[in-house]
Amino acid sequence: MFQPVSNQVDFPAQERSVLEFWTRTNAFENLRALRKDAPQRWSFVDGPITANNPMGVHHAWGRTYKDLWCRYHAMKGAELRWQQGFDCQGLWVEVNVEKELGFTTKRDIENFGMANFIALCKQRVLNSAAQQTEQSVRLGYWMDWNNPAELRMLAKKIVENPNEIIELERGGEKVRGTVEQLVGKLGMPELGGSYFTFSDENNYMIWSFLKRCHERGWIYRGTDSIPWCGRCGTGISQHEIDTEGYKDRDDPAITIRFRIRSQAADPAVDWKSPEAQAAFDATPARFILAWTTTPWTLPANVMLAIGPKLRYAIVRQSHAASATRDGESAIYFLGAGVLKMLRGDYEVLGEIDGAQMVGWTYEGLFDELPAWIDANKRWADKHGFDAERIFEHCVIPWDEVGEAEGTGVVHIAPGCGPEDHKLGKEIGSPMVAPLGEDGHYLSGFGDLVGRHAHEVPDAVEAMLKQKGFFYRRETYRHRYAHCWRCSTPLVYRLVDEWYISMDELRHDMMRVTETINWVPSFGKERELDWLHNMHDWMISKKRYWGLALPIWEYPDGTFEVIGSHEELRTRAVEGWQEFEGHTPHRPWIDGVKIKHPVTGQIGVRVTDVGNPWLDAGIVGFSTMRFRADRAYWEKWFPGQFMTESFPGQFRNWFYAMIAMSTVLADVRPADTILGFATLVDEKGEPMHKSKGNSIEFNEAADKAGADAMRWAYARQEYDDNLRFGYNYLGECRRNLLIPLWNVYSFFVTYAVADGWQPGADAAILTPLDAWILARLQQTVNETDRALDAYQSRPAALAIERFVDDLSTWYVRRSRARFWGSEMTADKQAAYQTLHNVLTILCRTLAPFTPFIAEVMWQNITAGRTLQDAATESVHHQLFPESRALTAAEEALLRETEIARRVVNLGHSVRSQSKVKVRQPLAGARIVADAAARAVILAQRDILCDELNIKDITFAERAEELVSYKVLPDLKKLGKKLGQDLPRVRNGLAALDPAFVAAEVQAGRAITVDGIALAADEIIVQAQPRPGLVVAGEAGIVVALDTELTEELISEGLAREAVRRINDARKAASFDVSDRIETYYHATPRLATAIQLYENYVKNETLSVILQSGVPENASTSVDEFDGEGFTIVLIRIH
RNA sequence: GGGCGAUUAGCUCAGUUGGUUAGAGCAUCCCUCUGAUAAGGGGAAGGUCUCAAGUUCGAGUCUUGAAUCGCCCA
Repeated sequence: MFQPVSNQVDFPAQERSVLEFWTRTNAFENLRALRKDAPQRWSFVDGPITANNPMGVHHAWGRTYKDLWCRYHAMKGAELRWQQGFDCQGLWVEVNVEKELGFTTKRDIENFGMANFIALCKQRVLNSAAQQTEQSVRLGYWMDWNNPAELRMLAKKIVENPNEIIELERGGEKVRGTVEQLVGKLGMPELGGSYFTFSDENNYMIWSFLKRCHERGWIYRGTDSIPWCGRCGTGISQHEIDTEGYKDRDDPAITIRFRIRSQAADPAVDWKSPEAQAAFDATPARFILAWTTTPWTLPANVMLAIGPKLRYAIVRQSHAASATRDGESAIYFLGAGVLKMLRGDYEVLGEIDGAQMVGWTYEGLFDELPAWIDANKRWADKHGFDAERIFEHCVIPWDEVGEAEGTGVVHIAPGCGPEDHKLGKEIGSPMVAPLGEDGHYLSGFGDLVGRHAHEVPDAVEAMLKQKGFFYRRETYRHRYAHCWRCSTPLVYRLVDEWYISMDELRHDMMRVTETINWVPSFGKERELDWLHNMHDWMISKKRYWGLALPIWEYPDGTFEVIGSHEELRTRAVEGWQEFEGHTPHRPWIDGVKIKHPVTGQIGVRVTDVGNPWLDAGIVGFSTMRFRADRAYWEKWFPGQFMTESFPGQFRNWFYAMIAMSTVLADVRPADTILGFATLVDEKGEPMHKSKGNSIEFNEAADKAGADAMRWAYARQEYDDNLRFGYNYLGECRRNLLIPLWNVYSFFVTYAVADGWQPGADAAILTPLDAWILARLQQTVNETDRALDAYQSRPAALAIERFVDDLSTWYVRRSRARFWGSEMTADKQAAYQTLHNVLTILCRTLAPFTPFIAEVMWQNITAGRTLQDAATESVHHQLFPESRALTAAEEALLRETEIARRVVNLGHSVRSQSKVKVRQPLAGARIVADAAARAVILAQRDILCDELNIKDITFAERAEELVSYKVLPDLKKLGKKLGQDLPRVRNGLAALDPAFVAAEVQAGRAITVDGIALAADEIIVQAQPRPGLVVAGEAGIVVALDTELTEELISEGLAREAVRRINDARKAASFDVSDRIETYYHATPRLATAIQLYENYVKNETLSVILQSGVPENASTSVDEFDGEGFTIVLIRIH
């Protein structure tokens, strides 16, 4: 027997009961056991969520997909690994721990103690993982989760006493070790649960990967000018500056005049006039104008670059742009296309090709600074020059120089920018690197020493003014790279970092990328584009918490890469004892030293930590036992599926996964990669806590429920940003959950009342039953096909359409079949059909909305509530099987569509003629072709009932209802007639449409203006005759006989009375089956109608007595409608 | 600066090889059905298809240019 169901339901509360049910019944573990060693396996490779903060609603998007396909494939009978992971190492964790401690610089960390700091990083990860675990469970995400309480216990102890020996119990076995050691084993086979990228195996597996790269000669140390965050004290790799890294910023833009020291002896100048040339010759103060938005780089200026193909203007300004020597006349060189940069009046004396200026020399801005003198010494030393020799600042050609902004002259500081650095290397110029790790000036820069790069524009300006080099200053708004973790504006620094060379790997990775099924398909092009353009992969960071790069350097500058814990143990000559028993992290690993086997030199580990994408990219190997159990790895790798949000991941996780699987196995990481866009608020704005428009996951789950959220994600188009909010969630609830629940509650309510049980004799199904079953099969087919192709939206929309059909056609049309107290064969068929539909629908919906599917399934299959100790779950079932529809099913689907169209048209006519449906009408006249007529006849009863009419007739002559419009078939005639078309069109319009229609229907050609048109070149459209109240669509026209007889009016009134009485019953909270006594006062016409239809009214209202005259003192309900007055008193019979 | 994409109703988006009267959902308003419904149904209103030029008998659709907005890469 089914458990009674209310039609009002608190979905979030119900979901919490489902979660308890799953826990209590071990539903997830039972599923694992059921599918263990199944012949099929389906391997999902999880992209780790950063365990640093609570989970957000944007995470829930991807996690819904992950769970959707895991559940789907489990329901297809496959075995799964069910392991998801946490990303644990890297700067983002450090930044948050620093914030909590109030630290602002790296020195703070070192004073605090690196070991203490690392422990806090681990603690933060473990606590975040515990919280994210709880939130994921709340979402209905089935995975092999850790117990959050255990994670919190480890988090507590890892700070209090990481060396305490503890035991963790796993399946009756005890795993013993120090807290630190056990934390390092999380996710590994002995402990199970989620993987953590800080695990020992994850770190050592990366060592193994890096060693492999080193063996191929790809690891190198490079000096480059790279984006640098002064706050974090680390380089930011190209991979990390994604769109979020760029922000608008106002910077001072300074135009500098560089005093020319020597120019070519006889440059080819196009003088405006001989006077102009004379004026030039008479003016000794000559400058080249350059422009920069980064004044802090000026003390590092070495050269100026001009565009060799550009033209440069020679102008004279007599009053001074220069703030220092007012009144002095000066000559300026600048791009001929950017004269607007000049301030004040000027006179153009001539023009010169950029190529002519190459090699000119100029006076350095700050040649007296010790930094420049030192840079020259190093330069001379490197090139074997005399130590006194000084590099002359000069003009060099560079094709990239343009005139879009600035003066057409670019100031080159090889220590302060990547392009500058490249040019400096090509020329072999000195390099001046002004900034330290913290983004402040190093010594040798006079007054600037110790000041931050972004603080010094005023000081630089003053220095330039004092020397007469300043021309002008303005404010310039541009997009500038900021640190993606702490939002500090970046600077460029010349540093040593470690790289993996992409020269050889690039093409292998592109080949592997080609073999992946990218969803949406443009993903492949994006990834290839990135691979095509990307520079060498910078893998080092000068930080603390992360992968210890396994690179040991010797005093002579050579280095080695160590590939495993074991290898390090055999090679260690110092520090091993202190390290042993610790996870491979700083500071413990830093003390281990090795000895060069040949030279005997002692090698020391570089202190850098690794790029966190190494951590996330290796998980296809580290978590799948690549080193320990190759058979297991081969079983599960490559995976079938991985998914993440697109932005950033082409160069981050997707990239790292492809790189590592290419290097280690020359294979793709997964067959299919699904990417999706970004989650924004309902207005399309990015969600930010600071903006107040963000929605917390917990809040959304509490308010809207996880099923509604999951549905919102599932029905989303992958390429489009998801506009997430409560309106949209409400829409999801209204589109799916509420209609579904209503159907379910309707079914259960009546089945309980009737004592109906599944499994009774097979009943004879009506066409309506057969129709909904065919629709269901069609929906199963569509859903299965879409999910198989990793397309959630078409699947979700198919289900929405089905639920709508089920609710608004099948159940609505079947309601009367469930009424009455007898169990008729027809009722039996209706129960059986609806039960069947709901059972299969639960299994279809289970991967999408696991909560509601479980609740319904428990009740309708076994009459259980969530409090019962069931062992079965809908999630243990198999997904409904697809099969091709039979011809009869296809026909049924088409026919019902026609019938529903007739109903819509009928309602439309009633609405237009303002006759409400409750008023019966004599009949409808319909124009339809033979096929549609047959369908309408077959469904006559339903149509009459639905439209509240007595009969349906077909118009013998269509002209009774319609007129014809004849049109040329432009698609066919356009090409044939070309310019003659307008003439033919007009000619055709002038003919009698009825005549043309008749000819065309007879298949005869029509001649218009001397041109013959075949019958199939003319389109005949039937449309309602003007003046008639009819509605038409797709060849069917419906007219209603709206003439009311006294009899019809009476029937309408009786029906209205029934409705009023039933409303009153409802208002009085009577039960559906309560018998009543009904007393009334009615105006004469209504009273007559009630007497006329007495039995009908009694039946419909369950009135045992229906009597005119209202008892004294009874509480009455008074009504007025259609000009009639109606007063009633209802008394329930107990 | 280069590449890709977009611009259609108040909002979010469809719109097939160019074809006759440009659609849907949400929101608004009116009407209506209902003893499963928090639903459902009918209707109204809402459009210079970003702009300009071109090709064509015919352009939301094709071409060129402009503007604005995304995304990717420099």
